[in-house]
Amino acid sequence: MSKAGILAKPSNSLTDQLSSIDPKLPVGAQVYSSIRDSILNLRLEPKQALSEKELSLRLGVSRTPVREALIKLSEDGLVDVFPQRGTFVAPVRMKEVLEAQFIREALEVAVVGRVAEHANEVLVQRLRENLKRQKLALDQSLPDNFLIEDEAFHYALCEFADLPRGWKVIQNVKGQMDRVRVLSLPDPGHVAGLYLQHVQIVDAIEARDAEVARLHMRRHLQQVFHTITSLLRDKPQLFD
Amino acid sequence: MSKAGILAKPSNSLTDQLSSIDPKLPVGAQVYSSIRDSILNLRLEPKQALSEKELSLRLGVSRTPVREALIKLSEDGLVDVFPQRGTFVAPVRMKEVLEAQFIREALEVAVVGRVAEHANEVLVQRLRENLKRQKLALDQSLPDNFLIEDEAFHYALCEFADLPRGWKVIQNVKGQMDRVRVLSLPDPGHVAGLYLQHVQIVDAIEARDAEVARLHMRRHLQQVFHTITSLLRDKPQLFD
DNA sequence: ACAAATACACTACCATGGTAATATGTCAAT
DNA sequence: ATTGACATATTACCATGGTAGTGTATTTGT
Repeated sequence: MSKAGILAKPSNSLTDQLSSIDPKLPVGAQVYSSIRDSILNLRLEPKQALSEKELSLRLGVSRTPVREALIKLSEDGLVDVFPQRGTFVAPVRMKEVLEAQFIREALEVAVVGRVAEHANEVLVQRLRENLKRQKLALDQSLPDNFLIEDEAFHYALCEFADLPRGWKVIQNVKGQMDRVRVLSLPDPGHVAGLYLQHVQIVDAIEARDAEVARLHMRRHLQQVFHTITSLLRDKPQLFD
Repeated sequence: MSKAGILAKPSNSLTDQLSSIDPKLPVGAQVYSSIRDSILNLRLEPKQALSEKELSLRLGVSRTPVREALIKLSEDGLVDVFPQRGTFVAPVRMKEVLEAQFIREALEVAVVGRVAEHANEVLVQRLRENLKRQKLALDQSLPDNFLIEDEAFHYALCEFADLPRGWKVIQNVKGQMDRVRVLSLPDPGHVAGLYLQHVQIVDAIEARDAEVARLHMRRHLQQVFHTITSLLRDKPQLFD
């Protein structure tokens, strides 16, 4: 590990890296979201141990919902669980990122095609407003906000296409790519490029040109190829 | 119900509708597979109650792995869980079947395109042998065997394309369509049609013609549209 | 007789205890 | 100094107990 800094924070502890739990709401789902969020934001680093007992203590819940959350995360490919040995944050695996990209591209290209074929005024209006918020986040250099609006953009397409399960699948595989994406956010040029691609997609939707919409969506989603190559160069320790 | 014979067995009981569990192997996964299989084969009928306690008694395991299995099945959309009220086998929902079809088509059309682009001799050989077994099952009127080989056919494509997660996604959404498919198996003409479409796909793969392969895969997967319309006419009670 | 209120049974959900398997640290033998 | 066996601690896994929320049946008031 190259991070052996002089004042390295005690990152083996999970304190303050997980949001707290409201016992009034369903606990299992909250635990899942909390851990997932921390993994995707890299607050929990790859290879870090995640024991049922430790997590249940930190979150103030029992081990059962923690266990259920870890099972779900292992199905997402975000943690590796070795029975009777331990559970660990999964490293970013190049192969799985590329596979996630393939799946997402196949699915979301089809989605945007359907959207373009059935587009109407209210959808286009909604997307334009979303684009405005993206531009705002871009101009204000608030990359986290941009990520939120980006998510909303892609969700809006699935919602209009009436494909809630499609969105679930996209979200699932997207988890494999999000850790890569957060590291590309500091680059304003890259983010600006994403924004312009969104605009192109909306233009094609408004023109009801499914073929062009698919083309731009494909190129948009293939941006991750550039991101991952530069990331593999700059932060190889995240990979296994 | 057409099977309301004079000596109708007490089908509200779960006995003999679930395979038994080997305590040596991981229990949770076995419970999941057992229940899922029974649902997809319609041995467990839509709307039937599936209580943790009852299932744990029948299967001879504790409630914990049963609960975990039911959670997974609810994510698959195969059971509906109402907190503090009960868990029930989900009815076949037209909307979800159509959505599953859309997702599967988008994904598997992309898969077969990649496969055709990189096809080699050993793959084609393997697919041809699979087709032989399909033909055999067809000639012997063993529709269950045909289903197994059909599954193997589609899996082989994902495996060659090196997309294990893609296969997992396909399998997941496929669960929504399988209950529709098993009811179409008694029709030998329909099954023969599926076989011929498989042959066309393999021919296109052998010719390394991705475009034609995609076309035939698309038409193949759209067969479910015909199945579902006739099913909605013949067995409306399966739907909600 | 009928409607509202109450008691009861049942559910999924969460908490906790017990167990076999694995990893690690200690110590003895060579 | 190195290797082997053994003791100990830790892990995920499964079993079971407790609880709040939800339908249903019964009872009660009119």
